[in-house]
Amino acid sequence: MAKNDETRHYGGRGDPVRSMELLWGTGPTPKSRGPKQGLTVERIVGVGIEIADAEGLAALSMRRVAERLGVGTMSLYTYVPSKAELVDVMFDRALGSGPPVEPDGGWREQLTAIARSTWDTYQRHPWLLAVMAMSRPPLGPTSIAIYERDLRAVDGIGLTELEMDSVVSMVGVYVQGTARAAIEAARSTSDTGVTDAEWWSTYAPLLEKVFDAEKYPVAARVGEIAGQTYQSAYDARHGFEFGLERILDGVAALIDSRA
Amino acid sequence: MAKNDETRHYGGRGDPVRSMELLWGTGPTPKSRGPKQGLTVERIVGVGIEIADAEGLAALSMRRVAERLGVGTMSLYTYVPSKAELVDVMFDRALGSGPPVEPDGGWREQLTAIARSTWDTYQRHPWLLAVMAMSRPPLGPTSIAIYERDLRAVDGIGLTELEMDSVVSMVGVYVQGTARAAIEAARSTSDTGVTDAEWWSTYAPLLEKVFDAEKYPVAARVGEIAGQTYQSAYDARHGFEFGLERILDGVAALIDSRA
DNA sequence: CGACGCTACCGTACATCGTACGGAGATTCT
DNA sequence: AGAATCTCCGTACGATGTACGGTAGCGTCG
Repeated sequence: MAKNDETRHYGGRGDPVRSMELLWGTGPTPKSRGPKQGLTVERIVGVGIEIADAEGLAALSMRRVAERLGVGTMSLYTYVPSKAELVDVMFDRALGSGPPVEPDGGWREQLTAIARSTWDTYQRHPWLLAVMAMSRPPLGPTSIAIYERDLRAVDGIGLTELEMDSVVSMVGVYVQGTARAAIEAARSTSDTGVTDAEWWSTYAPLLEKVFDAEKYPVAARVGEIAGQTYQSAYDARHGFEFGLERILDGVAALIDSRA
Repeated sequence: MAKNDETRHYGGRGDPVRSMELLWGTGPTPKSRGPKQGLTVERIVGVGIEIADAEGLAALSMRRVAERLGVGTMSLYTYVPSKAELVDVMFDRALGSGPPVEPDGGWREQLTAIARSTWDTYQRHPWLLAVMAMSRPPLGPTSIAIYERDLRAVDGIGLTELEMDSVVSMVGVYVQGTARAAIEAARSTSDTGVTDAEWWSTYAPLLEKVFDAEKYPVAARVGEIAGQTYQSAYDARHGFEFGLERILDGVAALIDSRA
């Protein structure tokens, strides 16, 4: 498989107390007995993020992190209980790596700015999307701050608390989905050395041989135009902006119905 | 890591001609010389789907497939060039495993039925979401048929071809996102043996210790209510139905603006 | 009808992973 | 000084996909 893989990961497996200490930096004061520690969790996390940014979560191995830090592999386990916790902390740190979003304008402007900012964060740290963080997110400082920021954008406009939560989640889910598509596309290109246009021009004639245009007339018509326009099967950035407008129109309809 | 992993996968890497032959079953007639083949690609794909359904894509290994078929591991490579192509074919077959969606009603009823059907398919084959199939999907018979079905739902209602494509993609992306959340939740529970409610009741008091309610008043207010309602951080099924309504409202607004 | 050559099958081997285990050495407290 | 306690880390295990090359079964041709 080699470059054909991407490791996924989900957290909340280890000791909850230890996990929260790692995330919030509230660990116990260092023991006085024994040798001093030569590393910090932050240094390890920083190196982990570097590797994951450059080569993906699949390329992040404890051996590689240790090597880059000039220590033995097993030394890392003095700082971090397992790779799972390391990735959890990396996740929270990377989420907060971008410039803050100014809370200017109405709810629509704010949600748009938030969506674009989140999209940018995913482009900078594509491996964030490989961390399963929807049902049991790492409850670190950044995640909490972002949750507050998002909710404020839709506060005081007539929605119930549950609706506010749902709207924020919906936008987040959609950004994740389109960002994932964009990242897949970039990754496919860099890993295979084949651009989307080249890929399409290889497969299009092969598809034509087996494709029954009488059976699938609409697909034939739309696929023709979409293929010419995007030079691939799907344009993620266009899909992002288009879909965001539709979704916010839908939110506007909800708000209007409440007024 | 053990159960802490999920392998991702993206296709279109191997020989395109061979890939399309596998997907469409248009391979060359079997050679007359030499021993007969004892297996078929379909049997291998079927076993692959069984394993992936039961234990996830990470548990799908060539060794396990071969073992279950009673052959040596390397024998599989007589039928399939690599694991990547096997997963591509599994993907197309599993996509078409559900009951067909009847094209009844208007565009909204049809898109709703399609979204629910797709959601169900993802629940039956959760590993489908771990196959990166957005930018360069396996161009198999099922994918093509589904594309036609989806486009027909929005055909003839005043949208351009590009808009039709975008609307279908948008709904697809959203279903994927919420289905992913639901699957993560189910997986977290079955892998850890801890329900969402138990997880939340473990983490909530730990979070309270570090959470600053003065700094994050809206998160405190909404999180309180959402936590009580969902007994977890996020309810995927509720999110799916809620978001689908908003998105379709947004599509309705687009259609109205064209009329 | 025997031998040739093609083919399916598959045993072995390699590099890679996370991490359990336990030893060695450093540091501080008694 | 000696005991206690900690950091650091070498080794080992059971996984993974698949390249390579050997073997045995089979159709075809001389």
